[in-house]
Amino acid sequence: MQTSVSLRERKRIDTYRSIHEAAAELVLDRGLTNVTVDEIVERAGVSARTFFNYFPTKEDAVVGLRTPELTDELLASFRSQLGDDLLSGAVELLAAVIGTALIPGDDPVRRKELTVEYPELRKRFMMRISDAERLALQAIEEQPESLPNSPEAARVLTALAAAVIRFTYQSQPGSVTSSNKETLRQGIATFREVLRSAL
Amino acid sequence: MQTSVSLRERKRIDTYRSIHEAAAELVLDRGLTNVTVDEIVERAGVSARTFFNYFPTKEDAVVGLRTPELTDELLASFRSQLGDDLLSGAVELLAAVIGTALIPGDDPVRRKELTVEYPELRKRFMMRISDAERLALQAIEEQPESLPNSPEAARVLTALAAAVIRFTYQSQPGSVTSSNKETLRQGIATFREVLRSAL
DNA sequence: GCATAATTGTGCAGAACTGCATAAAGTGCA
DNA sequence: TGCACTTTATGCAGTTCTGCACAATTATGC
Repeated sequence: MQTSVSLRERKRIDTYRSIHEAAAELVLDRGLTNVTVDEIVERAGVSARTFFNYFPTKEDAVVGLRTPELTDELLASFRSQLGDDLLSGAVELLAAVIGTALIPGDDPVRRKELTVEYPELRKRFMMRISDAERLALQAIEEQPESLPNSPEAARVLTALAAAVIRFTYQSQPGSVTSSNKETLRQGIATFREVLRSAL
Repeated sequence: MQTSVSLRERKRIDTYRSIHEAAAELVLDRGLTNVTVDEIVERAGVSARTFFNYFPTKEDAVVGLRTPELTDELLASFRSQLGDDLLSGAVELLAAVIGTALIPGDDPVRRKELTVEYPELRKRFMMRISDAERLALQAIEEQPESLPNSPEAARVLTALAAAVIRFTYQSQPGSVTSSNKETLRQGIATFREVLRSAL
């Protein structure tokens, strides 16, 4: 019997995890600036070069962030609920894409602890939101029939969804994942309300 | 007769300019990755350490960006026009704050050329928008009487203004300065229109 | 299975940046 | 002017990160 993922893929995930675990534990223990990449890679059992093959920065390794991606499932789920509520759909798509950047099996409580303590780590998270925004824009642009009749509609909607995510993340750091729909719904509602009176 | 700025201040501006000039010219000539900081500082006549005292990254030096600030004049101007249109006021404030990050006397045409050609440089510009956003938020939070009646109104409004700026900048790179009010007005209008139908 | 192709891991050289200690230059005041 | 005080410039050591070349590992077709 063959497992659904290849040996390569499993090893890859393992490497992601072991680097991330080593990084997060060391940083929680001794502080972000008191831990070097050399120490992390020694504990994780890989070379420094490999470290940077997996994570572009030390901060990404600590938070456990990799490049987000837009899977076919996410696209399909986005399309199926598009009729209901455009903004909510866009926000949920974006949150889901961001979710793909979190390395599987990490501890959300620890991630929250880390991001609350270190502004640098929050910054990295914000950058991943920008990456995800680019991906979401592509998806949204492919659905012109569902959008308001403006050539810029997709970009405005995406920008707005990203603003909602950033806003929500700042209120509740660590809360932006697709699993946390209630918090997102709350953020959307607050946004909508203020928008109505400010427009 | 004493000039209004101190000798120190003048020298500081000169150093900013000479580093930025050297960086921009070399990069236009040979490309971003083919120019080293060492080459820039040699042309500018300062040490490498001084380079990083003035600009946090090579990219910032090339674009000519320093830390934005919120001056008393900007604050006053923002307050005086707040009654008219909340969103426009916020966008203009933000654009003005971003304007303070541009080093004085640089060439906007060249800046546009550079940011169009190099995504890295656009990214740096975007980061400065985030910095400016933080400053603008402070200013907006100080005017609770002008805002919709919600504790989150200031943050939503700021996030929205930043979204408009990012949107406009992506449409017209290099166009986001306080002097370019027409482009900003256009961006706000587009945003507003889409928002109305998406809410 | 085995040869071959595609990925992934590693070492190394070099560029980007930071903290810290010290020298140089500008400022204010007796 | 001369002298303390503050700000700015520099050197240096050390960390982060990248491109490139090559070795090791995994996948693929026969």
